[in-house]
Amino acid sequence: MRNSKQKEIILRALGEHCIHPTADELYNYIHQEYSDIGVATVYRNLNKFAEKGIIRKIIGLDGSSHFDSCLEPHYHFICSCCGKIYDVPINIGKDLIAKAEEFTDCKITSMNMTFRGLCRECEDKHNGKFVFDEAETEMLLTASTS
Amino acid sequence: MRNSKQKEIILRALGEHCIHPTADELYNYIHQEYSDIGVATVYRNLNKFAEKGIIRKIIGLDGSSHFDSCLEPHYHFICSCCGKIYDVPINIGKDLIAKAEEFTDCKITSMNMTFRGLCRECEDKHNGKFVFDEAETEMLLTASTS
DNA sequence: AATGATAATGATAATAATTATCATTTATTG
DNA sequence: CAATAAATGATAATTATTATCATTATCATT
Repeated sequence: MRNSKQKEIILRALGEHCIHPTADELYNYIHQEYSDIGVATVYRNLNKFAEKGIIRKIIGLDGSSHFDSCLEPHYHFICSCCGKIYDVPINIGKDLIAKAEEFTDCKITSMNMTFRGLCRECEDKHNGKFVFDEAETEMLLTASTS
Repeated sequence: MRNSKQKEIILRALGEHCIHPTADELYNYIHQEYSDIGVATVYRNLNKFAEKGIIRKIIGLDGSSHFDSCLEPHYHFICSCCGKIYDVPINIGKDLIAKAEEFTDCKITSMNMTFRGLCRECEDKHNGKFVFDEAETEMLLTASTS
């Protein structure tokens, strides 16, 4: 991978955000200051960085791709109301992966966990009156036992 | 929600599959027998069913939407080689969610876990020589401690 | 069983995010 | 500094999904 001004700009711009922007959002942000950067360059490099493990890619619940410059082990929380993605800096036990390998007879190399609910801000704003009218597509907590 | 012949066909067709098809895949399958069903109807109803909690929607690592007629608590394993989605019928402890709520100060209502790696079939076929050239976008196991 | 209200359907247009193409520019290496 | 090949940017292409809307089917009520 060759160096370029654009790559530096993209990486720096991503580092300035903690909201886990999409490629498009980051492009628009960068484009304000560097109007001559191309959309393809931003998409291309973000994906390349993710492949190389320099950054992380998060697939949102609606299928959109978000990017995260933080490589530290952590998971994500997505607010069902405002859609913002927050970090959840916890680790899970290896025994869970062992159990999953046992059940599936598959070799597991990576895993991903996403929580969903209402963020503090939205809960305050809506005073608990927010109705989950979106698809409840994930495992409901009520169904999970330990 | 009103009843219809199409809804029955779609639900039945989904039940016949354990590969977690996309809306498009299911449409093509159904279309073979019922050539007069529309694409929009399949997309519409699958999403509606997921909203109602009659089926589940899984967002693949590439952002594609897959559907699952099984409502039992379980997670998924996606093969990095062939892309097939397998069920992982395990449960996690509530303490993990409690911990996540504590860290984020958010109210968690649901969670989702996806494992990734090589399925038995692909491992045998490629004899362990498969190279992960795809984006390693999730948390690498090596980074996770218990 | 006929009626009427309205939800569901299907054909197709529209959308939106992302990727491919390719001529031009830029970085790296000897 | 020149040669080589990768990177860029403009734009076309792609692809999955959704919106539109005229038509049809469903279902509660008569």
